[in-house]
Amino acid sequence: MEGPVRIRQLEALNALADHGSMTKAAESLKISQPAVSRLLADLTKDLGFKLFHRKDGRINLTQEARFLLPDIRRVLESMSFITEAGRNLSNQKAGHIRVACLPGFATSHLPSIIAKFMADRPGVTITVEPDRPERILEWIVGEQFDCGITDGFDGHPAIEHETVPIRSVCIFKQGHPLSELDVITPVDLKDQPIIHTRRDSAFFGSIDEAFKDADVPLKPHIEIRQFTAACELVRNGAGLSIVSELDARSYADRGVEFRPFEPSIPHNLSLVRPIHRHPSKLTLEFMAMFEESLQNLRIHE
Amino acid sequence: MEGPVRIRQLEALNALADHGSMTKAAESLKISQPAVSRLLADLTKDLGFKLFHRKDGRINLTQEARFLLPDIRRVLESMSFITEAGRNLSNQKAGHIRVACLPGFATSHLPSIIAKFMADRPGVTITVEPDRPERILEWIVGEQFDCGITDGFDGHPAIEHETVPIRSVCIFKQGHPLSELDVITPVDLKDQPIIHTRRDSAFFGSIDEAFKDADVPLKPHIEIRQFTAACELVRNGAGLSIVSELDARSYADRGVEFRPFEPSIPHNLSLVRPIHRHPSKLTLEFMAMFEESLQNLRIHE
DNA sequence: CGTTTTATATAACATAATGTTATAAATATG
DNA sequence: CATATTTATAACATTATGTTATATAAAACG
Repeated sequence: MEGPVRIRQLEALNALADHGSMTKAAESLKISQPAVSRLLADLTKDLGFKLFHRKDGRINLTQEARFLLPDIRRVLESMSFITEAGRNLSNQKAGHIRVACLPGFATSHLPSIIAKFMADRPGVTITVEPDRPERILEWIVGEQFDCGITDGFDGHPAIEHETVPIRSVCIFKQGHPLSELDVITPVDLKDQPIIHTRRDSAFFGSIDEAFKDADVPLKPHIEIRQFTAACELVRNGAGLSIVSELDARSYADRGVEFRPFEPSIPHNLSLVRPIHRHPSKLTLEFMAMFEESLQNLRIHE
Repeated sequence: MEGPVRIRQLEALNALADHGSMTKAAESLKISQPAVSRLLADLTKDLGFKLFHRKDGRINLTQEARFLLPDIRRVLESMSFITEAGRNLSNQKAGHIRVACLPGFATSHLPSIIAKFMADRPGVTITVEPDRPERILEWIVGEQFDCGITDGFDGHPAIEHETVPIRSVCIFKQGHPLSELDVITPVDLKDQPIIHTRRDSAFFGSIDEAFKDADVPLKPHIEIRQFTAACELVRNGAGLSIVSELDARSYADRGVEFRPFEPSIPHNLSLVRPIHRHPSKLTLEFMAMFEESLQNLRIHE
């Protein structure tokens, strides 16, 4: 009695729902009426429940069939999207993508990636919009942007994400005694003034825990929002900080030094995009290039 | 060279992507290796571009194939969902649904629908959460609720909606001179104190426009948020109002009367649900029952 | 370097899916 | 009741999808 459901059966049901009779459904599919009749009979057997009732010569879909219809339509739509991909893909060499990102990226890491991306693709244009993490998510959910770069993302049903854990490092002014060490642990930072991110952030929570585990009191000094701001403060001698290696690198030749921090505290960077919208090939290429750029900063398990 | 893409071809490509070689892909599909080989050759012809390259004996998908892969996976997932529907549907007689709605509904229109809905379905439970429209949308986007009832909805990419235009009526205290009329127009309301919704709402905008078109000055009197509040004020003799017939009806035997208002101003009621989540059969049944309850208040084109 | 192993492609053929036409049965319609 | 319309069934052709056997090409090995 049971077999696998086939696409052609679904097309028949969809046409029946659209046109109200088998004869018209057959016309719309450009096949003969008996073909439709049998496809639907088969589908009924395969699914195990009636798909329609007759009343006064009219066909009414059952509740079960109606329940499946939205899914069926999605499948058929995706199939025709895939079928037409051949034509579409070749036409997507030019275009425009919109990227929302944390403010830090707009000035430090992203520009070089964008430059490289556009160099290979004449005719492509990019909009970059820096903003707060919450706003980035709103934009992605609202499909105002093709993709976004944020951190501390903890999942949203309308958002597809690829999260990359980045190593974190301890950053300090050039010539600081800590430069003697290869790896820095909480014990080494006893009584040092720490510049840190907001107390309610997950990242600060992890640092706090690391200090507690090492039984070293954490000496909070300055609270900032962005790692770049922390780097800037370190550069100006305001203290030292634990930041994402990503940000530390861009300050490496500007009067600061950094060393790996142990225990490993991941800075979770997320590449996000609207889950429901078809990403353009260009968007996926951009996201792939961005992710690639993080590979040598990534924490591998 | 071109033909329609078939499901089996997509399954083959998906298996290839998962397992990295044709031989293993064939194993995972439990068919022979030549079958996979030909399926992929056919797919390549149908799509019109290469699906993979070989390098050092390893298979790498092309960018184009990678681009299609998420869609392919969605299709295959939906297909297996549909295939398993037979089993699933019969198990969904009990369950729980969560409904977010405007405060007015929680007290007036909804209770009778819920009572009827649950009467036929022993074992079913419902949570109703009344709140502001913006909050309802947030909840739907976040998939906290199965469906929502709101008004003035103007579309959101993560929300599926069914909008029903409801007739609006002029409501006044029993015995008011207006009860002589069969239909009420702006001219009849000259110099009458009007209780109305917020000035920035679309509904107020339409009323304002109707008065302007009739060249009658609108005399704003009291501004409220909810139609039920307007009805309550009318009942207490505070003035008269133009409200959705839905709300007017529940006050019909409580010391007020109402007549159709012309020109017709639709009160757009929207039934919303998360677009990306699979609605349960129960949710769809509930939504269908709710929509059904609006049929005799609906404006037909 | 030749041999072996491994992965893939091609050929020949069987079976299932999907189309056709012809026709019977059921159902509206005048 | 007669007629037109719609759907189901039967018989059969074509295409899709599987099989086995075998050729080919590349990697691995001694």
